[in-house]
This record gives sequence, C-alpha cells and structure tokens, in this order.
Amino acid sequence: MLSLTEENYLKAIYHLSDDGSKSVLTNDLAAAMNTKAASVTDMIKKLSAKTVISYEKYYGVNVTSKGKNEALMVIRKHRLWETFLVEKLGFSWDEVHEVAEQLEHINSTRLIEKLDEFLGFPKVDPHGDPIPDNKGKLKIMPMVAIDQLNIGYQGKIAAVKDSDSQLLKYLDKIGAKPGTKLKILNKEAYDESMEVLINDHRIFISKEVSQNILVVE
Amino acid sequence: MLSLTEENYLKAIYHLSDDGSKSVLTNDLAAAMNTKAASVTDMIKKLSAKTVISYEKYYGVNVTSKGKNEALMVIRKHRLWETFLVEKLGFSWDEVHEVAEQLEHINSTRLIEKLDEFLGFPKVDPHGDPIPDNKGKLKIMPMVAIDQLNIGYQGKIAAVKDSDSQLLKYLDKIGAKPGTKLKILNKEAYDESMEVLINDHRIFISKEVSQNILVVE
DNA sequence: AAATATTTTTAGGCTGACCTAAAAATTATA
DNA sequence: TATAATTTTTAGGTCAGCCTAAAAATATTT
Repeated sequence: MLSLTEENYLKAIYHLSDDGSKSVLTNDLAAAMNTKAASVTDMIKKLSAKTVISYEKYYGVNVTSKGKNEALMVIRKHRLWETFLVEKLGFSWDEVHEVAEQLEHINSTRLIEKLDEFLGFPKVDPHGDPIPDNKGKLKIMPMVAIDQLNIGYQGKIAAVKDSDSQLLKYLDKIGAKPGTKLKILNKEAYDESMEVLINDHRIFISKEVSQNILVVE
Repeated sequence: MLSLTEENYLKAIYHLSDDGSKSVLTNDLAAAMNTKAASVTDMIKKLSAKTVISYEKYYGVNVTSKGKNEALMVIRKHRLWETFLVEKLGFSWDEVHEVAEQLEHINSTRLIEKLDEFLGFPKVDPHGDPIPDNKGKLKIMPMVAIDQLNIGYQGKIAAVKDSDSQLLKYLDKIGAKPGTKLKILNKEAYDESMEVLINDHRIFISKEVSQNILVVE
C-alpha cells in the first residue's frame, strides 16, 4: 500500500522515465516534485523498499513491473475522473487537472469500476490520452505533432500534448480538441507557423501550438 | 485551511455535540476517533488555535460558528457524494459510507457545486439525512422513530438512524428506505416488536430495527 | 472532607515527509 | 589526469499526528 505522497512520486517517476523505458535522475525528480534532492533520496529509499522502483546509488531509479502497474492504476483513475468532470459535470478542459490530481488518490476498486461503466468504458480522456484498462494495459497509438506534417494533410486531432492551462484554454477557444477534423492549408517556412482548417474555420497557429496538436500516424 | 485529519476531528466533534448544541469530552472524542486521549488533547489545541472550536481545560470543547460552518461543508460534500454513488453509480446503500469518507475531503468548491447541479440539487441523501446547502444551511425535519408510534400509523419512511452496514443491508432487503410507504399493523407489548406493512409487504421487525426507522413528525 | 477512582493533561518519543548544510561520488574541464 | 564543477547522498533537524507513562485536575465514594 502506497501513501498519497508515494503515489505521487511513483507517478512522476513513471512519466519522467517515458512510461518506464529509461531511468530517472534525482535532480529531475526533485524539480518535478517541487522539492529538494535530499527529500527525493529519502523517498527513493522508501519506494525501493516497497519494490516499486529499483535504485542504484548515484545512477538514478527505474520503475519495476510492479511499480509500472501501480502507476498505471493511478493514471487510470486520473483519466477516468478527468473524463467524468468534463463529460458529466461540464468542466472545461483546462479546469480538470487540479481536481483530478486529488480524485486519483481515492482508494476503491469498486468505485473506479463503477465509474468506468458509468462513463461507457472510454478509451481516451478529454485530452486524448489513453485510459489504462483495469489490468493496467495501456493502448498506445503512435502519434505525431502536426508541425511534422505537410501541406494538404487531412485527419482528426487525436490528442494534445502539453497540459498547460493557458494552452488548453487557447485550444478550447479555437475548437481544437480530440476528435475534431483538421487540414493543413499552408506552412510558413520563416517561423514555421501554419494555416489550418479546424472545424471548417481557417486559423493561423504558431509553431509552439502546432507542436502540441497530435494526430495518429 | 484544515488538514484532512483536522476535518475528521471537527466532523466528529460536530456530530458528538449534537450539531453543536453541547460540549464534547476528550474521552468520548478519543473513542469516536479510535485514538488516545493524549492525541485528542494535542488536536484540540490545534483546532482551538484555528478558532473552529473553543476549549476550556478539563471541561470539553464546543464548536464555534466558524467551526460549525466548516463541519457542515464537509457533511454537505459527504452527503452529495453518497447520493452520487447510489443514484448514478448504482452503489447499494450500505457500501457508500467508506468511499464517501474519502471523497468528502476533496477540495474544490466548483466541483461540489457542479456535482450538486448534476444530481438535481437533492435535499436529502440516500439515508434520508438532509444535505446542507452551499451556505451551510441545514433543513432539519423533526422526526420520530416508529417504535414511538401507535398501531394504525401510516406514513412514509423519512430516514434511517444508524449507519451500521449490517442494519442497512437488512433494511435494504426488507425494502425499508426513505420514501417507502409504511403502516403499523400490530405491536407486541412483551418484546416491543411490531408488525408493519412496507411496500405492501407484511413484515415483523424487532424493537432494535423499529428504533432505526424514522418518519417525519 | 478525606480517600479513591476517573478523566484529562503534560512530558517525552516515534514515524513520515520535508528541510539545510556538509560530505562523497560522479562528470566536466583545463 | 588533476582540478573544478555538478550531482547525489548523508547527517541532523522540524512539524504533524500519533503513542505510552506519569502527573494533575476533577468527580465519586465512604
């Protein structure tokens, strides 16, 4: 059983390690957790004792398969709650994260199974991120940001990358959410801005924005 | 801002004081919180410093009006979540308490207002307990347990008293929930058991059970 | 009202999650 | 490759929320 704080550390490690595929350094984790390296070292020892990460002094940490599973269950809860907040309670896209950060720590298997059912077993959350199933299985779609694509590309927005609230507000305003139709009309070589068709509206977007709009490859 | 633990203590004090109408003794609070008197004394000092209770050494604590309001907001959240769990997620009556104990500490005014709206601004929770409004106003109905009533009484079940899971399971089985029609057919003077009509079914119930079924006076 | 029993508080300790400052190990640079 | 810079760990301390044991205050009994 992990404490709330331990769950948050584990989740951060999981994300920083690119879903468990590389090791995470103490300082990076400290930055992500808004804490000091010394505190991280303390926590690393605890998580290591609980066998959710493996740890080699001075060389960073790796999530174990047990840890990966526990992290995915927290992510599952987070994304199901985000979906609930947007779909059922009418939260806007950019407001959900903070509340979901709290809700993800509610401990009840029954609750999360019932919630999943109530939501109709969604496959992705409102940002387009995949929701792990109750076994911790995650269906990852290979995606590209649209700044990598050429003029004439047509498809549907699959997800948005950053979870920055400002960006989400902006994307919401221009109607760019997962599921929305998108076409690349023009690209400006100078600043890599582009003109796109979103929901049949012509819009100019900067490179920064285009790097955050993802489509399935 | 109260911590999770402080919120739980305050809620317990509020309930033990009969909604703020009398003082609460250290030992009673220790029993309710499953902790030791010494720990309670510690916590009492903290809550006192935060002006949610007033405290006179050796003579127990009283909730202040500020404390009363904070307690009612936690109770509001608890009862709204219980309603959500039963009405929307299909939890049975006796399963909700434990989960609601966790959910009541989620901190987001916006969330609770949205939830209230989603549920259609319910006035009572699934046990028939009144839900405080967002100002902390509580509408208390004067109620009696049916063991106090006479043969021939007819009315609707308004609430159930105890929140013991065993009792709730039993009441659920016999169909005795808030809103259900009820009539007292017979009373046995010897053991104070009674025969009642619940949902047009004749049922014998013991004194213990009849003391837990409430109707509006 | 004195003695006894009960309740409550104080004193001092523990653990989890944090901190600062200093030491140790690793990595980069001259 | 020796020295400097950076990263990480260790050592020791704080605060919240708990504990036990002992002291103090209150309540009860005789």
